[in-house]
Amino acid sequence: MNGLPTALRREPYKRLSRDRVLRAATQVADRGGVKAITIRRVAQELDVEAMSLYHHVPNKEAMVDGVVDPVFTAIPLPADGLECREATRVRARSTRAVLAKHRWALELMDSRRSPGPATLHHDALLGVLRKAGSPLDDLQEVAGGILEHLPAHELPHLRELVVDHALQPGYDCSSEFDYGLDLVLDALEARPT
Amino acid sequence: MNGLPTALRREPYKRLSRDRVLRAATQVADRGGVKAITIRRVAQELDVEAMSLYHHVPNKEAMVDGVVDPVFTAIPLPADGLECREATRVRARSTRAVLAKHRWALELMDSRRSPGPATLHHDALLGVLRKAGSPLDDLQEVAGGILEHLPAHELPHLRELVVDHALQPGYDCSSEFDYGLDLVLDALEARPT
DNA sequence: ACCTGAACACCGTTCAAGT
DNA sequence: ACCTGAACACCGTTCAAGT
Repeated sequence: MNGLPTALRREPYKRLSRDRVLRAATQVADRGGVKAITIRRVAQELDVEAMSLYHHVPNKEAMVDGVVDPVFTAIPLPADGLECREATRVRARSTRAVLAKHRWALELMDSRRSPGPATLHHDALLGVLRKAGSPLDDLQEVAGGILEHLPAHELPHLRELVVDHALQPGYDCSSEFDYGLDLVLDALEARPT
Repeated sequence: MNGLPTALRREPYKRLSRDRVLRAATQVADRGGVKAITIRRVAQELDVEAMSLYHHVPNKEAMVDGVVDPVFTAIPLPADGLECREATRVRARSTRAVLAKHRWALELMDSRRSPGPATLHHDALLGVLRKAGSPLDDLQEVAGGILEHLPAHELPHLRELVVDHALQPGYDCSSEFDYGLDLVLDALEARPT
């Protein structure tokens, strides 16, 4: 192998797998941020040559996409039976908590164009909450791409939202921007203090 | 020089300057997105060797920071005498319009840690509007760094905000997160439709 | 099938040299 | 002072070769 006695290798030999690759990449990101995720660095973390990763992950972009999804899977869903308003509050708070633990995940979520299912799930909620702030995505394009990769019977509500609104010809998010803006401004003006 | 007859050079010879470098970088970004901004590519845009840029810009990071600021300078301020609520609305809309024209600028604004004065100015407003959505910055640290580089008599309101709130020991943005969240949820619940 | 070494075309940045 | 060529230490990725 590498000439070192087996006892000095960092881990006992274990076959590589997509899962081990993604876990290693996550560790690298937790230590050094998103920019530290590098084919060569992740390979080193696994005591393996850089090229070996390509047998389990098509390229770097896919590796980074694969790393974001488990983070969002870690966000617990609110208990059943909660009233809608309270459920939203619980969800928003636990999302905030998980993102605070993996600070690098938020910026990734914003920039990725091929998010996994868990990312999509939470992204849909966050998208609604944040709409007033960042309505700048090229919605038609992004939405179309997402729909293409969405398995037929997954996330029916997200699918409905995309098909019935975002993909309608002439759909323009300006009106939702104005709606959200007025919502916040009105609420601020009417606040008790 | 490069052996080509002068007539074939793309532009008549002109001395390099920080300004020309930043303008060239902006053009590169408008064409190919943030990731296209590269020391070597910007140099090529200017018909110059990569190393020449280092005489006008300390490094790539500073170059990217320098590129964001002019974009925000392009956001017009609302006319004087507007009522506060209407002024905020106008400002939010024109911010949205300029960012839509330079799509790459928003992601840069989020990730930069050494923004220029114009970026700061608008960032402060956007920060307030978006607080419910992205309260995850390490506020003490970012705020401290910003203050250090802020000239003494610039942006007094931003300074006041930072000193009186963000830098207070034990300051925790959780409470503002909850405040913003409730504001939106209450408003949604009370909406006419 | 899975892992690898060498190679290719790119990066940012330093340094010594040119004018 | 400003521009440059060569070099260094890094990238992602391909390809042919090993097992």
